[in-house]
Amino acid sequence: MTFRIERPLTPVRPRRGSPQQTRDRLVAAAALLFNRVGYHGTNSNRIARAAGYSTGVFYKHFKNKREIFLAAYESWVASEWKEVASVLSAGGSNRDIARRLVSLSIEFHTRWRGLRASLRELVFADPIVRRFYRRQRRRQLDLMAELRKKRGTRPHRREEDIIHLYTTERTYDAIAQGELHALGLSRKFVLEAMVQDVISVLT
Amino acid sequence: MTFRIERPLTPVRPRRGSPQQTRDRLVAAAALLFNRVGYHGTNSNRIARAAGYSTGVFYKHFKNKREIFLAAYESWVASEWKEVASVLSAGGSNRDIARRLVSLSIEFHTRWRGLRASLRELVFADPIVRRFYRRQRRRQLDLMAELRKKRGTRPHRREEDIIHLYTTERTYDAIAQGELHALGLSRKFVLEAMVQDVISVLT
Amino acid sequence: MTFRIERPLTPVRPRRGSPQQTRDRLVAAAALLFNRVGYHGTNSNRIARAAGYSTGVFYKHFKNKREIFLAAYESWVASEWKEVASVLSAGGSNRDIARRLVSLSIEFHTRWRGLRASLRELVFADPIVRRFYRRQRRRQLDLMAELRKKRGTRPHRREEDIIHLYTTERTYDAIAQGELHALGLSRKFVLEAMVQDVISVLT
Amino acid sequence: MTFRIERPLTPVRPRRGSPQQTRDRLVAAAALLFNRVGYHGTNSNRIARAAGYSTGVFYKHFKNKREIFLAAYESWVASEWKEVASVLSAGGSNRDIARRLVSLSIEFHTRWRGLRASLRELVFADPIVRRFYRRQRRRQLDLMAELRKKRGTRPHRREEDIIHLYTTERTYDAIAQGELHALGLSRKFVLEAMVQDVISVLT
DNA sequence: CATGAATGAGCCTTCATTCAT
DNA sequence: AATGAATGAAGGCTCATTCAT
Repeated sequence: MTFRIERPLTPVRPRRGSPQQTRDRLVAAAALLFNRVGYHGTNSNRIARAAGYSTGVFYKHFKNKREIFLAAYESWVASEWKEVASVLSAGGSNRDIARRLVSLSIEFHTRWRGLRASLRELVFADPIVRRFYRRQRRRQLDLMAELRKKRGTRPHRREEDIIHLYTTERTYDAIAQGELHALGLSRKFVLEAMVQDVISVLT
Repeated sequence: MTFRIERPLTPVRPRRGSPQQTRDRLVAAAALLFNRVGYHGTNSNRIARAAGYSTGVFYKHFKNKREIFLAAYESWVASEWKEVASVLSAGGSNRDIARRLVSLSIEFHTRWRGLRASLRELVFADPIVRRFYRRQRRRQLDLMAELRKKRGTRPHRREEDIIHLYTTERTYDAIAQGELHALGLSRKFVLEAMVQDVISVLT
Repeated sequence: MTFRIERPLTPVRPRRGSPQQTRDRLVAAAALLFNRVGYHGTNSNRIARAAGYSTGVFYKHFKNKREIFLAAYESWVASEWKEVASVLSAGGSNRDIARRLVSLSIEFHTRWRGLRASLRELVFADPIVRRFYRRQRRRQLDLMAELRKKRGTRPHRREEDIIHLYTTERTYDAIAQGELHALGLSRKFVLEAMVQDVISVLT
Repeated sequence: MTFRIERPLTPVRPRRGSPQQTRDRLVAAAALLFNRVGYHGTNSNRIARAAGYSTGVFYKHFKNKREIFLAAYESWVASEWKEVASVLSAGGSNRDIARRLVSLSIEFHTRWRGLRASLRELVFADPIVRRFYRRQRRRQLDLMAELRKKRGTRPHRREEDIIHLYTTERTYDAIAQGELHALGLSRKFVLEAMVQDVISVLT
């Protein structure tokens, strides 16, 4: 029998859980797949299968593929911000904090490289993703201002912040994708530059 | 006005042309379409149709969609570099040159926003696009060093250059996509920052 | 009556069945179509449609057209061998058995004429079909030797057997395709020759 | 430039000849290609290209692909019959003649294996090929009777002759396709059997 | 007579999505 | 709540054939 089957990525897969559990598992599987092969590299059947469920379950929880992408996207943003906040509240010299933030970011950008790689195209092509994305951005800028306020840092212009975000994000992406390595560039040097950039935001 | 029919973008067109002409028309049509709806938003049939040809012609000139993407990509890079060189050779104060370069770049990033939006995902998902992309990058860095040499500027580290590229490109993309506007940020401020960034590379 | 529309060959059919059932229906429809118009005369969409399904179902069960061809081929070989064995075990004089085998074979070659007509080209052009085909042949020769052993007949050379197979098969094909008739030849005479040929193998 | 080109099989290709010459070259190229990859393995563009001509020439000389197939088929049959006649007229013992005929046939069946592999399916699927094929058959049977008459051999039934043809042809095909070898069977033994078969026709 | 660019029907295959069980 | 068989639109690609030059 030639029945092409998608085997679950997680060897054992518990069935019949709460809707929330199911949804979470689906999102986790989607994130994994998106990060491995990009948004256009998988499909809803595979995601459900990878989560340990059957095809149909997918559409019980998500209207379509975009929606699960947004859910995965959101879960990533949320977890990243949480960790950033925790680093900031942990204290230490600005330089120490900056260092920790940089390595944290690189970790995240590496873990989410596939999803991030697809993000820009989706933001471009899909108005709903675009709206979602911009909301995140706005909240991110708000958060930065707020955190700085908490820390007693002088206020910055939002324009400065967004340029900082663009610079660092794009660079982290490049590192996550192995671009620096492929170009024979010093990761250390670039990281130090990022640390400086972060410090400039913190102060 | 939402009646998206695939009709030739170029109204008139001779039924027979040289292969080069046909190829050029196809690439032009592909670029237009990619920039309007992204890489995954079109297909080879539509590209051929938009160029004023029938389905089959596409595959006489390109092995697949990726190939025409790379061709469009290359034509964009080539034209951008040419114009950059022309601005640089035109002379003027560093500030003037920087200003001109920034506005030139924004123009290009706007014209090629769709293709650029798709680029990153393709670089991630497709090894051949990745290789192509990295070759462009390497050449770009080489070019920057070379141009600086010609201008008698002190040499920079390639790492500095790549960070500069990441920063500016990401920012130009954001502007091209209307992100700044959507976030209520001052385009003027950001542009001035970019000008400064360019100046720092020129000197 | 020359209104060749692709409508299910099996008039009624439940919308949902077991995979095995679906697969069987697909193979049956494929066999029918191959036998009517040859391998190159149909396609996977038509096969699915003829089986009472939609396009997509085909590729859930078969990797491609070749695979369903092999499945149909196999089902034919299996059923033919089974019937041959049943005739042999039924007993009777050698002549009676030979007669029954000949008419059985002609029946099969007639039922499977289209598939057989395509077989040779596929064996030539497609290495996978070739391998499959040769495996069948080897098993067929083994089976013949084995059956003869069971019947207590003196052993023959495999070369004799294969020549016998070539002779009879080609002749049955000719009869199945109406060649004898078209050439104005006596079917009776040829059949008698085949009976003699079979007897010579049985003894 | 990605212009997929079929290079001529014959390195040098003389253009502009008499229509007959052109036609002959096309048929020769078609025969070569059919014998290499089967009827469905090439197309008219490739045939023209392989003959050293451009696409369009094909349809100046043949109504369609089938027609060139028939032309190639005919040229094969004609050349084979001619050589058979020459062997027969050369004289020698029946055994010698039979031996020469067998080796001649194997040579032909090997040279024309691809075309022969496609023949049966085309005969099945295409009424025009079928008619053509049957005409050849009829002429072949006539020829056999005639040759025998010339040699003063007793007349045979046409049914005997056709069975002989089926037997030997199928066996030669098998040898040409490497089937005997793949099944580990003795070529020598089989050839001797074929020689006997031919002798029985000659006497 | 020859060229080769162009055509477009049609096959192969995938996948987002539905729905009977 | 879960299953998974089934759907069918649509994209990728080929090739027999035409026709302007």
